[in-house]
Amino acid sequence: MTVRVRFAPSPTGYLHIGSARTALFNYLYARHTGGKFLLRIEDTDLARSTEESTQSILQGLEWLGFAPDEEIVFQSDNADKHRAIALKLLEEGKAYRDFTPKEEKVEGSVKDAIKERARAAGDQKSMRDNPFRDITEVEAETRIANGEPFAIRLKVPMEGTTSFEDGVYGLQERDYAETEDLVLLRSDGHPLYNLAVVCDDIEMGITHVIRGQDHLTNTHKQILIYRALGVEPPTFAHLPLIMAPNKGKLSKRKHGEVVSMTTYRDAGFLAEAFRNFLALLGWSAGEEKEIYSLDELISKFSLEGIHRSNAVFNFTEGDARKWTDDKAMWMNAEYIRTMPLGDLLPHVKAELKSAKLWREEYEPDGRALVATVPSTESQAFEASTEIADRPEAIAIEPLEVGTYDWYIRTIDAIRSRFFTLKDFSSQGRAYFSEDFDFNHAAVEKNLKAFPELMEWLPELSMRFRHEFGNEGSLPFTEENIEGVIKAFTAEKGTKLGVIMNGARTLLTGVSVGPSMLTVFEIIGLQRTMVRLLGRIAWNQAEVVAE
RNA sequence: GUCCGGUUCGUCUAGGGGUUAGGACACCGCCCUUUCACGGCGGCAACACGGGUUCAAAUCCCGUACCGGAUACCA
Repeated sequence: MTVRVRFAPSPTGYLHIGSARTALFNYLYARHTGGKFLLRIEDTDLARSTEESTQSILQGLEWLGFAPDEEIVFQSDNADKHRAIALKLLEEGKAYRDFTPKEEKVEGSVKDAIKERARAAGDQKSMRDNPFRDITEVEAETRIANGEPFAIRLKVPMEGTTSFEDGVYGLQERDYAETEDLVLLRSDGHPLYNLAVVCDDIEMGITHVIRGQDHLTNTHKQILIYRALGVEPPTFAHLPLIMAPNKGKLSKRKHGEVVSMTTYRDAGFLAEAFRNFLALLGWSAGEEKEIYSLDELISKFSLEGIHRSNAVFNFTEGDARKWTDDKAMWMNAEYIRTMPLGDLLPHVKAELKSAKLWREEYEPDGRALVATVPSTESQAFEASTEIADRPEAIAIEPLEVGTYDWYIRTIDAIRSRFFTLKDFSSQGRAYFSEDFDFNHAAVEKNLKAFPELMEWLPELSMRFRHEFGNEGSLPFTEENIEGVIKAFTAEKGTKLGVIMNGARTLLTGVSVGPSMLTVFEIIGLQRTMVRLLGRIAWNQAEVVAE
């Protein structure tokens, strides 16, 4: 029997980080077993479901790369079938009509109201004492004739236990006494969650249900429905939950955008990096390794590797530097600086395009296209190493700014200190445009702290012109630049760092980046000379500093 | 309240009768670059508590505490 799993979000918000991980585990399990990964939108709560959040969820899944193997099922489309099944159970005496008037919606927290009601009932109350559980058909007919509304509840047997072997938590047992006669159909004829899920899972041929641990008790209820229907339940596996830093619930209301998948897409995260991070939240292959390609995750994934304890998604609210989990950020940076360059290029292109920094010269003759649209990972690697090898081979002569070769070398150089794709257009802006800002802290630390630089740096500009700017001069390459800079530094009797850091800030607007010699070279002689003169920059620095 | 589940460095985790309790992130230090948030090396830092079983318990059993989930005519 081939494995069929499903991810079944309810469209009442965007794709939550916990849901994303559930989707990931389902996806990995399907791929690992050669099964099918299906998607079902549980939009039976018309009041709360929105088209907007359905789209947001779909976008999140698309970004993560989890395309369903079959057509998407919308649960609300099956409401008639669910109703029919509830009626069938009623007919068979496995369900009954409950004429108890519907309770009014309570004010405030629903959760608290439920807790309060349960406490008030104490342990005296039996789950089987519904007065309508065993009324005669005649009485029921009379009430119906009187126009009394009724809900349909499952008639849970008086004695027994539901049990199942959970793929993660092991044997789970629950006495019938702990389970209420759950409502299948509302008095307005609307099918409820547990009924809808069971019916759809049966119809979709689901073999393994992998979902959050918060569904553990639902599973017992659902098994009761499977039994009433005479259908063998699928295998269940429940996942530990992802918690907020205070070990409480991670929610949009309390924590905002950090929990939404689209936030990470928009913040310049790579889907492969985020997937990798997510996979390690609650699962481990039992080895000392952090970076896993999707293929590796698929081949190593197993239910046995899933933990039973909840994991904290660690971030600091109000701290711009730690707005999301450190490890997620590190993982993204790690991918950006170590992944095959050819795989990174399309992402950088998209980022530069959206920042209006892209130039067609960066991708002539469809060269990058060939290298970056490989059909397998190994091909991607070959293609990208080929590209990555090029810069070194041609570094003997300075590259012409704005060319394909220059672009490749520049991206490869600057990616080493970047954390997100956004950095290519923000921190890296000075490489692609004359219109860039100066970081306040960098100006303070590297320029204003050394007033002499206001003289020295323009002087260095003239020195560069003298050394490299004439017919037959040495090429403006790292090795040659180093010689000139060192001599210049010695002349001024200052530390190399002062000159280097000052130049870095004047040239790039920031205080970090690749080796400064590399920066000089890829900024190029012309731009270096102009920027070192620094009129505009010093002026701007003043403005920014104030 | 009741039922279910959990508890190894700040966080993610490895280990599951004998380990100097390992790795990663974060943090700190040193080195490299007479420059930085790259890189290299190192440091800080954990078995919730109490009983038992055992020659030996972080590991097995029981209890306690704490945390989480569930307990809807929500999903």
